[in-house]
Amino acid sequence: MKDRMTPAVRMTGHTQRGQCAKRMSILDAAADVFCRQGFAGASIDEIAAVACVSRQTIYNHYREKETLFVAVVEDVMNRANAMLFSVLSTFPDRADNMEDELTAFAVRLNKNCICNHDGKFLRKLVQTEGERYPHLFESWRQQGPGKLTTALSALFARLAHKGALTIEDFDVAARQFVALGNADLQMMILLGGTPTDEELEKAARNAVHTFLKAYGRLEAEEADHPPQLAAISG
Amino acid sequence: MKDRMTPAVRMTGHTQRGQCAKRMSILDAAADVFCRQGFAGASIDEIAAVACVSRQTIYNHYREKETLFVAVVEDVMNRANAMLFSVLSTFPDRADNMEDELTAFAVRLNKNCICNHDGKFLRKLVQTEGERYPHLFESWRQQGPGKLTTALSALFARLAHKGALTIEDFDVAARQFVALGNADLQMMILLGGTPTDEELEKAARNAVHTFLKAYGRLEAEEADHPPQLAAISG
DNA sequence: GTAAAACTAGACGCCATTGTCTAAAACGTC
DNA sequence: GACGTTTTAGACAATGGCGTCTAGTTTTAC
Repeated sequence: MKDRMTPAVRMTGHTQRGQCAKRMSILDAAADVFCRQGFAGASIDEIAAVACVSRQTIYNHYREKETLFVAVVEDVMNRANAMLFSVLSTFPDRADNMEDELTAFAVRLNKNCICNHDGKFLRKLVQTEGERYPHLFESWRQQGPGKLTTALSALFARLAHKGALTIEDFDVAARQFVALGNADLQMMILLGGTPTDEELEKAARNAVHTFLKAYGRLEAEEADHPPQLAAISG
Repeated sequence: MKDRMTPAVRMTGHTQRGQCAKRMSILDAAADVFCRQGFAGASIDEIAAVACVSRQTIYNHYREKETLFVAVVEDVMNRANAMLFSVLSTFPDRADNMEDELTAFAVRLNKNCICNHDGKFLRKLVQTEGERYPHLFESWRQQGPGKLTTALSALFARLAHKGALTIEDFDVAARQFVALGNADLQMMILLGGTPTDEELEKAARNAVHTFLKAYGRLEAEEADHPPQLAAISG
């Protein structure tokens, strides 16, 4: 009696018809309203209005407000995890032109996983309703930020083994990479704003520049010098 | 339901008497409930119960729910700003033992300004109600994180002029210092947890270690070399 | 001690919201 | 065209919170 149907899968660009479209419309509208008003402040009527759907339709699909909320969170979580996985697969694996490639990766990560719609939604909801639904966001914590750190850590280890980086603790470096990438955007992230492409680019460049000063093998112009930074870390 | 029936006591530990005590008790209780439930989810009755005060007393002091909310936010903001100012005044100004002193400062900053009660409250409320009360949190944005970055930037500039650091952009370095300091605590901060002293110490040490690898003058063992990092920045 | 001020407890009207119910309408399929 | 399903609009009771009011009690001030 729970849900005999598989959760709705969104096919972008192709407008689906029928009840499936209704379900997605409701989910999107509910995500919008829940994000703006929080769980307590969101009203079913407003969600129905935004979704261009009768209130009763919402109650037909999702038994009550809480069921709808859980469905919305899981839907957004799935999208966000898929996007994170996709972005992680573009991590540079070559040692040449490290600075530019890492910068481009940081831009992708910030733009598509952290500053995008779903990222803002999840961060906001985790803070506001995280205590009330611990089980709900636990999987996000593990599959979202947890996976990000673990995966980045492994990727940095690979780069270090290739000799492109000099890293003592890969987990710490992974967290610091993410933190540095957000350093210039923290305020905007907190206020829910969306950075421009220029701001994303600049933030990533600042972050990678500092990251490589701390962890990078000096390349190109310092090729004649022995790597000084290795002396510190070693 | 909730077992928070003891009247709230201010930081001093000295229970004041009279209406002033009531006002503070109400402010503390309201901060607690607003933080947990958000503005919409918080009920005056619960605040009254937590404050051990009649509901009517709240309406006597603060005309309506919104007035109370604004008073609470301003109260917490004032405390947080005073604390931030106090911590900033302990920034190290000597170049010797830079790593330990910066680490201790980072611990103080994280412990007393970012991970403490007021810091969590403000971050949460800014995210949830920031859009609804832009004017209210604008001053926080300027006097809180804004002041932090500006002040840290100036302090780093002073250290750089003394030759203790090699920094190109002081504002960027200030933001990165804060970001690195939070790198290991991000998850806990997001979930509203409170780090232990050991975690604070370790996070600060990791942060400063990396910060000095990127910006620090190489000391002691590299004293004979001219500063190599300046070659990159220049 | 007394008077004013503050506090309490409870009841009250008002309004918004939730979730149910019903009858009508739209939709798709055969 | 007939039929079953889905959607719609509106009415409906029930709940709960906000803000007011009142009557009675406590605290403070003089």
